Amino acid sequence: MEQKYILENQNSFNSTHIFECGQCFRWNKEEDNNYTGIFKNNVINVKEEKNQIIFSGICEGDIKEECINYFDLDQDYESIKNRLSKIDNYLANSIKYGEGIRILNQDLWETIISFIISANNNIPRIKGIIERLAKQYGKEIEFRGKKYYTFPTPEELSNASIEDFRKLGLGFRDVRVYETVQKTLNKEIDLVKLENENNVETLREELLKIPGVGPKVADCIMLFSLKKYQVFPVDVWVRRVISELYFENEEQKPKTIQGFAKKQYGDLAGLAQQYLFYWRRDLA
DNA sequence: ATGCAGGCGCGCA
DNA sequence: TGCGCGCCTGCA
Repeated sequence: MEQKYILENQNSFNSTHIFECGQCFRWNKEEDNNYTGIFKNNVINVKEEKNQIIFSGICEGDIKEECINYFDLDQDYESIKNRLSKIDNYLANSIKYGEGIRILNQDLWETIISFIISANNNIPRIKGIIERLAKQYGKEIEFRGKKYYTFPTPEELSNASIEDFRKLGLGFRDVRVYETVQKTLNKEIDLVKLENENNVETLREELLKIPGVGPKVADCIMLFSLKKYQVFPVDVWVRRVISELYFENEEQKPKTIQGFAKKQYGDLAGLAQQYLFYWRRDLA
């Protein structure tokens, strides 16, 4: 049964900015610019009218609570943007460009597996792989006549072999995902412990023990699922944009970039990263 | 068509 | 510890 939640007068919310800024893989654009996506056991459509954001869909719990949590609606992005805009004009301009970005509060397990898959990969292919994984191993939910599939839990993936993953197109990431599933099932990887670890350095160390998780993927997991707004994932685009703007187009090493980001943007570096990434990648 | 795409893991100094 | 290189695959 469909539920609905309407959010009024929220200026910092733009579906395109939120869903196309590289943080998520399971939202797809419908005809008139609204988006349908799936998180946890919820299938939600997001539609923007003047002064209104309309969330509707199939929800396990209360749609309002689910959306407030997932879309980080208790966070005051206006004041965050004001703070960041004072830092420098490059950042201020990119914030204007992606003014409706919000960092989603995504499921930890899904984020770990999705970003392992993202390694040396492109977004259309990442999305395809995740859809096939969900269709094969997730639970089906029907919404407005279409079928959607939840992201499979470790238990639902427990019988999948390396070869099964390879057939779904994971490529060399098959072993990494397989081992991560197994280590999660036998508690070598403890998702609850990871969720409760608030020290970023300790957390990063723990995440780096997961097969297929290197520095970039660890940072993405911390930013996109664990609300660690100070981490600054450095991918090719971020490396490019920071080098261009602040280092006279001289390519810098990721470590230099991260040091610079910490100094320049401080405890909201991760949010700055999203605005800069979205702005720069859209130019290309 | 051949390099590239949101890296990681390995081997070698 | 710091590099360089190979890797599945699909898409431009």
